[in-house]
Amino acid sequence: MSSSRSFVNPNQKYERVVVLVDMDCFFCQVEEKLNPELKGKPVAVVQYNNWNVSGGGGIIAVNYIARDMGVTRHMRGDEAREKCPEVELVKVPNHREKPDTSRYRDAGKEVADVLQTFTTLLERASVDEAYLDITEEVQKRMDNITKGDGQVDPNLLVNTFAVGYEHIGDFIREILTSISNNGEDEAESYEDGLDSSTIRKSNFKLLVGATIAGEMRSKIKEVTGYECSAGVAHNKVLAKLVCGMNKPNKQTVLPLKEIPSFFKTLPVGKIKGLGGKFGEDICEMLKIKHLGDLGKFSEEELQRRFTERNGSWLYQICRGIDLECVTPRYYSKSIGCCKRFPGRNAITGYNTLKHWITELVTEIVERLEKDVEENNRQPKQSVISFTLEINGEDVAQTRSISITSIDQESLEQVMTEVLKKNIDPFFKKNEAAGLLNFPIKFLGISAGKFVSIEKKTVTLETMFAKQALKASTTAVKDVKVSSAQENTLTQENKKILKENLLEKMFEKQALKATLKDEDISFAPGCSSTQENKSLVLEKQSEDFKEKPTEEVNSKGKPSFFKNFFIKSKNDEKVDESKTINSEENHTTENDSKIKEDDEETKLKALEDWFINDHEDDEEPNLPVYKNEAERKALEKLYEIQSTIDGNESFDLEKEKITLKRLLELKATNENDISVKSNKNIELNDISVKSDENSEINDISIEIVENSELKNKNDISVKIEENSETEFPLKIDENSETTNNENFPLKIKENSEPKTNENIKTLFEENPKTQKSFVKCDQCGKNIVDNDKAVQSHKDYHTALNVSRDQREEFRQELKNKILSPKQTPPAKKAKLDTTISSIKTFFAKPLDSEESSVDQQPCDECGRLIDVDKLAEHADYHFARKIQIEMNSNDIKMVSKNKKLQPKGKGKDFKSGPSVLTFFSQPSTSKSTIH
DNA sequence: ACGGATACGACA
DNA sequence: TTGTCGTAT
Ligand SMILES: Nc1ccn([C@H]2C[C@H](O)[C@@H](COP(=O)(O)OP(=O)(O)OP(=O)(O)O)O2)c(=O)n1
Ligand SMILES: [Mg+2]
Ligand SMILES: [Mg+2]
Repeated sequence: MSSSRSFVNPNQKYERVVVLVDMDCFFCQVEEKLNPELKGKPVAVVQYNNWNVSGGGGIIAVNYIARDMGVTRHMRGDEAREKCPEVELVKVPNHREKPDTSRYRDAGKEVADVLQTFTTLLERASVDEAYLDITEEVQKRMDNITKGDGQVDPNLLVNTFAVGYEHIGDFIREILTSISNNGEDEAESYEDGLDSSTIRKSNFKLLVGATIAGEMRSKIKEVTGYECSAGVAHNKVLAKLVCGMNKPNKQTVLPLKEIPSFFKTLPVGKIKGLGGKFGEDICEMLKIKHLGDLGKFSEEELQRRFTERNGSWLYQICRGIDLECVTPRYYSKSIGCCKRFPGRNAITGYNTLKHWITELVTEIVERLEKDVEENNRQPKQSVISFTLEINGEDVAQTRSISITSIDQESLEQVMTEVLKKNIDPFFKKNEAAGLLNFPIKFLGISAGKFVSIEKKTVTLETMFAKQALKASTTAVKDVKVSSAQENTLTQENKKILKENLLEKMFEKQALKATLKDEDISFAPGCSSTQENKSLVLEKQSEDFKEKPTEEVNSKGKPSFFKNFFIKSKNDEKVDESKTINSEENHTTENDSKIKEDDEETKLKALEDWFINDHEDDEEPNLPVYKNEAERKALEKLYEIQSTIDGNESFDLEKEKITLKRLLELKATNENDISVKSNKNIELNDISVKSDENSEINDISIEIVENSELKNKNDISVKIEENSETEFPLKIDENSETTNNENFPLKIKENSEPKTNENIKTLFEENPKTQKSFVKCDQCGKNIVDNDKAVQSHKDYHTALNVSRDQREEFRQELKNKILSPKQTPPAKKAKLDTTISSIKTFFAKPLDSEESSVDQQPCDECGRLIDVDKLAEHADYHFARKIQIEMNSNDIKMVSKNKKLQPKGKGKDFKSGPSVLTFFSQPSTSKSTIH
């Protein structure tokens, strides 16, 4: 997942409602909850709380009472005591000689669980904050309000503030006034085409959004006991910005039309992303201080002065526009731990090193084990970080390595070996064994690139998946034949296809539930043939017949998928299926719905297909699928089923969330899907039904070819939604229908605080994913915003960076460096330029637009189908990879790159990091050099 | 040079 | 699909 961020369409710039919820002095609250005696007292949380010894211990959280007395983050324990003698210094629990922050992670998860109750379109941004896109819920409520059965409850707005207004009441009043005026007076046209109608709409959305934020916060308080603040705006950056304006236990909305005046005095550094060096550079270079000042510059100029990407971003941000999506993410992408060994604490002996490796690995294994249990996933990559002191200078390195097992022993070994391999010489020469040549001042290990756990039954799934997919393609063909010459499936046919396909698939899955894991003879990942698998399957069927185990669905608890699809009534057709499904028959009896004859026929055809093993039928011109793709896609469905069916008690709401998380997790595994297909295969709008026949909204699993891609080899599985309604306050200037009476907003008087039940649907989805393009920062080309396409393009640039010439060159450079460690910072730069230009010539080749050319050819290296006109580019990718791997594996010494960061006296974090070893030092602004 | 631990995304 | 850097909590 290269370009992980995605963006909404610009026409959505004021359409979304985004909430940022941030816990108030979070760690303090956690500690106060744990030890209620602390409540009401000034509290600060410290790490390494040795204040009695050396005055040490850094403060990382301060509650609001202590803040009032001047205690701040980054102070030491004793400094805090000076400011506030009564301050309670609570220390982060120490485990294994290092602080352990898991209690805060757990607490953060509690909060996220509450928030996820409102929408799964939630992005956890840190341990104590999350973004939520509540556009749909807002829309829904506004629709209800329009219909007359919804109201805005002012009780939910008691702690709400609106930027630019003294009281939230003023804001509400103004909304009402503007409505009654019906836009006649104000021909106010703002620069961005901000007309009064847009503003009214925006205000309304934000106001409704604020009530939802109020519900969220009170629910959090109710469930967890923690207090938090929230920001409500049209995008993430603004929501975050505004959240911090009123704390604690408050929320703030940012009305659209307040933005310009607000930005006029807003320091640039307040914007997320501009709080560091970049923000300083901006102010320095442009001689500005406030965000609004950026508005004077053209986009082109900003791009020229900074980068294309950043320039555009700044151009938009200073106008209050931020199109970045709230990307659903509940899980963290990596889990890691680390420790510094500053000063004379540096590790100098091998035994000490082993000790700390053990400590760190113990911790990460512990956390990973918990993670695998909770989240059903496993990391496939580990990153080892370490900092050496070389010639008095700190030198940091990281190495990544793929891992297959995550036990203590192997991770310790991995870590040890990585260190040994990358530190040369590792031991001091001519010294007693066990003394390290370079003191180690920092150690870290983290795990990432998670994949969901492979189940033993995966091979069965594979078979089902294949059959199902094949069935789908067959059906596609059949349907098409019967429905004239249409190029695409009719909705009707699609529906038929989906229902039957999935139904049959899940029927067969019932078999799986009867199988013991041990019965499955072929190991996961082993490449047994389809024939083998079929054999195994049949064998199991027999076994099952003889000893019908009662464990299958025996608990009588409702199974989420039991009534998922309407069952067909003609199971009798199928011998094997019948056997297989006999146990499940009871689930069919209470099903009422009957299929139409027409569908019935088609269903039979489908079933027939399933009954017979079509593994070897070759349909010369039929869509050809590629194993992994379908397996993964349908495994997703399977996993949903097995997870849900395995649950003790059935809670629909919980299941929905589980489902969503599964989809999120699975989605992270889908990066490598490659499918070749001639036709559009769409499985849309699979509707999921609960036992109570209540519809779960908006879950759809879509397997669709992206017809816009040249590479017709992308399968995407995404969650999509159906949004329909349009803004109820649509005030047509030409129309007279809008008057105060019709106005949908009613202020409810004297109402009880709303409870969460008032939120009807807790299961909203994100707006339809828009197709979009991303512009390559390096060459400016527009790339389809698709992981594969983008990555492929990036790979091209990677290749550019690593030519043979360059490898030779820096090998030479390397030797020089090794021989004379302290050298030539300025000379480096000159050298670099020539390097780059040599690369350019080396790779001189035309870069066409990515459009056109349908022909593809399998890559010799990886077998992937590549557009012929992209083969060269693709080959470069492999080339680069090889070089990179070679460089990594060989004991090539790195070039030491001088640090160049200055404290800047910014009051922010300003530790000057260690200098870093890099393969090639690059000028910081070299992007434009490569073209 | 006890101002730490942790996580994420951009870039080359 | 690696490693460094910046930024953030
Ligand atoms: N440099 C930092 C910043 C924060 N945190 C931890 C402690 C905080 O409690 C928690 C959340 O960070 P916030 O920035 O949200 O700060 P608080 O929640 O403590 O206070 P606020 O009420 O201002 O959000 O993350 C940390 O360990 N190190
Ligand atoms: Mg906070
Ligand atoms: Mg925070």
